[in-house]
Amino acid sequence: MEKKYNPSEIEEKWQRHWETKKIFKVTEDPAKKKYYLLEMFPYPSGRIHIGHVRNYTIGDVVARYKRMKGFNVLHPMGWDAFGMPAENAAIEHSIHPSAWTHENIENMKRQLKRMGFSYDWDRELATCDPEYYRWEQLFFLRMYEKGLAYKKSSTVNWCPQCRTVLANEQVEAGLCWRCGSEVGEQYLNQWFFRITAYVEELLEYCDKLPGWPERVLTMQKNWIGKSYGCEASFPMADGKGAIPVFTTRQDTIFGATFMLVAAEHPLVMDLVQEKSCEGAVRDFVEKIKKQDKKMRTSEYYEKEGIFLDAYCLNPVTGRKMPIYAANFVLADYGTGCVMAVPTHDQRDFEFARKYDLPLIVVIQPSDQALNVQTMTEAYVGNGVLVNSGPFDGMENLKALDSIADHLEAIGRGKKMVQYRLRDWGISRQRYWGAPIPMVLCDECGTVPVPENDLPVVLPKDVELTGEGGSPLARHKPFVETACPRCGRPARRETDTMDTFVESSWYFDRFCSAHYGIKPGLDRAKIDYWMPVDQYIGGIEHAILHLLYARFYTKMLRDFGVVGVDEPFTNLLTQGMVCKETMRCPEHGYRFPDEVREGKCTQCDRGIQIGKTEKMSKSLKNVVDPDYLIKAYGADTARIFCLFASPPEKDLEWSDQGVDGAFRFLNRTWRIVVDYLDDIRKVTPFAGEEPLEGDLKALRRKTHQTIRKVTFDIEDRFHFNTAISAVMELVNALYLFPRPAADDRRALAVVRETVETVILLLAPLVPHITEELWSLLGRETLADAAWPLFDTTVASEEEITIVIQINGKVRSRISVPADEDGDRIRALALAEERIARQIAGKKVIKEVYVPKKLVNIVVKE
RNA sequence: GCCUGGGUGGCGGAACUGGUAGACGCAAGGGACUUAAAAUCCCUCGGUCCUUGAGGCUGUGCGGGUUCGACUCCCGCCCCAGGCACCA
Repeated sequence: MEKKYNPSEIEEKWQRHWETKKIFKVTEDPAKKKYYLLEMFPYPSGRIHIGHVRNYTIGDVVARYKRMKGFNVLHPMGWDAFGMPAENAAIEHSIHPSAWTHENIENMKRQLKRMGFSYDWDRELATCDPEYYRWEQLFFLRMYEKGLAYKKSSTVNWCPQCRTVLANEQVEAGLCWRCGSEVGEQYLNQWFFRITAYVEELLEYCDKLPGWPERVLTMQKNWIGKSYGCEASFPMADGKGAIPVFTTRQDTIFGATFMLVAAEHPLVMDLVQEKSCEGAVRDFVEKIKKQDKKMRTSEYYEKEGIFLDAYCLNPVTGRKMPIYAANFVLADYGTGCVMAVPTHDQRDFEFARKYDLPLIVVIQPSDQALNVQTMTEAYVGNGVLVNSGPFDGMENLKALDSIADHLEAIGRGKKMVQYRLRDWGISRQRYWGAPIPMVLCDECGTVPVPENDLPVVLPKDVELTGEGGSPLARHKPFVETACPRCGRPARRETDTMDTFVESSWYFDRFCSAHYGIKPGLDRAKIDYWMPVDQYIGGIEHAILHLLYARFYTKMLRDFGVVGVDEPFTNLLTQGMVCKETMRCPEHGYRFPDEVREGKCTQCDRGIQIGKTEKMSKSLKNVVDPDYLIKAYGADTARIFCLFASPPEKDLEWSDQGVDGAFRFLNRTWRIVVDYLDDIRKVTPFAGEEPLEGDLKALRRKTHQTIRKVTFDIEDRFHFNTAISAVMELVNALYLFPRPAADDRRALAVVRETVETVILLLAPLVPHITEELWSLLGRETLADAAWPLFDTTVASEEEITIVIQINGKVRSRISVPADEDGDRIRALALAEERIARQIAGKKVIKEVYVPKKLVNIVVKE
């Protein structure tokens, strides 16, 4: 009776089995070693895409593998449920963000279950649930008490037409994505988290996370951007006050000939107040504010500035320095003012040439003589100080300390450390987010909501139009409240929190997902599960999400809520799944099924194929995995994603190759079913007696495959090479001469190979392997033990030695694995083709690499 | 622009710390089986040259360098991707 591989039938059967038996439900078990495996939870956009399938398949393989290795595995899943797309859907399709989000969650949950992922669904959470965000509000209150949450003025993108705040994503080339008007900046009083209070610890631990990819730590270190320098104070020429600057190049201070201030710095308008240039300066500042911040500081962008009709004095030379406002100076780094040294900084050089400002050389390199008349660019290298008073003749790098000391001695500066990292702005003027638990009272100012009044629940009945600023601010019953301190009428804070706040602690909440007692996290359970042993997610989160989660963890530790310094011991950053974008001139970005034969299905216009970018809903370049599952099954979708490329690499999507994955599963299925009658009653071979010939070779291949697959999964997460190793083993089984039905020893070896194939594939393709396992008469595979290999059985008896002449392969010889090195050299020189080619030439050198090759270097 | 990665056949990729480049798979071509098709099985498959061989040369984005030997290390370019603080 031939049984055909029927994916949907067996997949649904085993999914039901896992669900009803609650196979993947976990509880704390002090007797077992825990393993917390977490994949970054998804935003419920409506449908899972290939990026999710890839991410969650990788995680599921590791979870199931660790389970087979005997760990108590926590593998939860939830929803990053607040965010802008729900609000956009509400505006475009008049559906409430809550309804939209919950529908999406239901659909995506169904899709994830159909993939057969081994989640403990009892721990599911959605961040838009008040039972979740109430604890976030509690943490906010604690942060406020400790000064870690504070308010300050900062800018937002503002569309004057829609009268609303825009996200960076909603600004396209400086214009509003909805109405096309020019986007400006507006100052608002907003909430910030003082991440800078933890900057040193965040930086220091970058060297204490050996389980993180080096490149992520490098990116984080650069983002934090610690630099050593000094603050110098430049007194105003009129004696009224001084301008502080931060510099790492105090060695060039004797060459500072003018002062630059960021255009948006308040000092700019202060200095020109009631001067004749006031109007011109205001126009300039307005113009600069509209320029793109990224572009303004770029090397090739035109440097622009305006004289403020004011002077300060160089603190070491006393020279009068004109003060300019400039477009390329950043207001939020350092003090927002920089001393300009045109001879040794390229930007300052270009600025000085443009506005005809003086140059003084203060560093002289050894290989050329700098001349201010003939210089065509700044000299940014090192050299010896000149025109620098008492420091003349010193090497500039050695003078850094001395000059900083000198500034300190004359009371004009001090050494200091500067960071690029800024505090985390968490205020959003949006509806679909966690409310900030604060009340604004005319009498008492900003007053926290009392802990017992939490949660501050997001009201349901709001109107979303996309215009007129925050919808919450227009919702009277929400806004109007009583001041918790004085009882008089007051207004609620209507800003909601950045969704990165929810994702900064969800991994803690998973440890005690339904805990309803303050502070919402059960310390005993946190202590059992945390930290996350393996965190898996996209490389696009390398900086922001991961840095915020690290900060939040340290803060919760200091609140006594959690007991770990860092949330994630090991991190795997998977590459993006990318695909080309398609755009219709009329309808904008199009989904793949909205394009037929290069034309838009709605308007029949020609489609422009755009750049290949990471799959995302806003670019609509997504692939729906449902069709894959329907046509081939979840196991094929899983193994295809795993086989296509190693996880950390970007994957450019193509439909090719799925057939091959499906064919391999069929091939595996067929050989097992084909052998079934002969091996059902046979015990797997376990080395009871010595083997020879084909049997010995097959068994060797089996144990070599266990070794390779274990190494590939455990140490490298390289599932693609693990799969090809199993493919080779299956190929070997096909080529193996079929033993007679009564040859019990040969069938025992076959059974060992068959079981090995099933066990090695179990974490990757759990459904087909469960089915085959049960056909063999075995109990459930999810709890089976990972196979072990025998080093002796796996070792080769013969090895191939490559023979090179002058580094080029000329021949090969086969020798016993334990052959002596000298004998291999002799054999190499004597080998027929080698002997012919080196005849009459002089052998200069012989290189022997044990068990690999012999290289013979010859000369004519 | 800045920070971080990446670039290997027609395609996805392999090659562990400098030691056989192209494992495994896809696509393609040829053959077997079949009334036929599908499925399956077998063979070929980087380029190029000739004397068609157990052949020579060449080949890992481009240009240099180090080495007995470089996809791998160093220097300089080009291209692609991710992030750049309100997409998540």
